[in-house]
Amino acid sequence: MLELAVLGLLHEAPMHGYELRKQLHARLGSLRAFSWGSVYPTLRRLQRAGLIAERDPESAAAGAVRPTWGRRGRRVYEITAEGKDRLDELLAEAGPQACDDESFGVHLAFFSRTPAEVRMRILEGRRRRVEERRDGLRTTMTRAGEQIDRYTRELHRIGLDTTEREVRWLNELIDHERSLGQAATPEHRPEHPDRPVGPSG
Amino acid sequence: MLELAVLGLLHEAPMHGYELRKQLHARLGSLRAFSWGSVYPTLRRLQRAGLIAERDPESAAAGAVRPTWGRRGRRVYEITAEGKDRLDELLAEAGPQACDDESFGVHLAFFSRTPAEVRMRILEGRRRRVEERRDGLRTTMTRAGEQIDRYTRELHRIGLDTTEREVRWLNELIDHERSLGQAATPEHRPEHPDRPVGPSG
DNA sequence: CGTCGATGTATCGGCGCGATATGGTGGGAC
DNA sequence: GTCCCACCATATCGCGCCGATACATCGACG
Repeated sequence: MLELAVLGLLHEAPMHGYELRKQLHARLGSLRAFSWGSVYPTLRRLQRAGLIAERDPESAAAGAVRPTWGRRGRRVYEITAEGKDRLDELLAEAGPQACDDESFGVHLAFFSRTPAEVRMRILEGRRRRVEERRDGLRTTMTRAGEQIDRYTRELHRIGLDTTEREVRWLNELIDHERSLGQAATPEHRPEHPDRPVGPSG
Repeated sequence: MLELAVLGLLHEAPMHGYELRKQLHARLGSLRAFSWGSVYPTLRRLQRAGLIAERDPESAAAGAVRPTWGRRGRRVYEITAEGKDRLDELLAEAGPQACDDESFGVHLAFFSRTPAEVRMRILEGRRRRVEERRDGLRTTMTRAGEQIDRYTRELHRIGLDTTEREVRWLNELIDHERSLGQAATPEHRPEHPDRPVGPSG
């Protein structure tokens, strides 16, 4: 997950670890807060894998905005050609595993770089996931009914409300995506204006 | 975290792992879905720590609802005296670490067994946490404004909406708790009908 | 009679968290 | 003038938990 986030961010501009985490927080709106214990090992891992490279500090100091800036180590990383390939791969393969809470936010944050059909797949997968959670919540609330304690019921209530809202929000996003797709390829437009999800759910 | 959940559930009734996870899902409304890879090692850990004990399968078979039920292993666990002490300890100590998304749901699910003042602490800590996230979201949205791409903005929008709702919900819960506390000690009631949060936010 | 799905227990690799250590830098207190 | 604190910046370690996976048993269905 962090692999995607780091690669996606470094694809836009070279950065050092600290700055990278700040950018990450700005992007993800603290929906997903990666810690130092995650980002630095990931940086090492990606560097070892050849997906990112450490920019030479001397050349960086020569061409940097601030000429004399010793600071300390300040390792600046940039994405490599293999890294870009890997990023494209990660963005394109994004299957049903991109639907859980953690992954979805990260994927959405890099949606502008994601192929349109993959966007649809992620969005619909996410909707399916949230709908399942919502239905489970509804079943529990009606079936268990009054015998559960107040706090659990409140927990379910807010959860149900949140999931219902997210489904509506996802529907809006999907409709928007679909209209974009229709505009681009008007010859093969689907018949269903509503969601064409299978009857298995 | 699972330690609290398992102990709390086994305090109500002895169970085997499979049933335990099902109960857990029913309680947490799939807000927090623990996997097999979590619950079984936790069971082992708690058993080794002496907080839970494996009920003798023969006596269980003798007194069980279904007499001849070989199945396979079907290890039924029950909480021990030390386990109950540990549960009380976990419920009582619950400090600021009980405010992140994962922990909060679990704690709330066992609120009826939690001391009133700890309930307040958890609720207010959680509110503070969510308010911080909300404020961060607001700042990002107004400051970064129009230069971020559409999807990230949507992500922030839904995040802001959700956090605002959760704060309102928490305020309701806190007011309810406070009214309970007032009923118990009516002499020291606060002046503010709204939330008496400091001006730091 | 085969096999498919649900029940049930268990392990493994690995990601990411939280705590923690270390030290350079600039600004405010006194 | 110097002392301390907050911020910048990098790094490590243990461990909780996840996802995949394997395996065993039982009932049902064809």
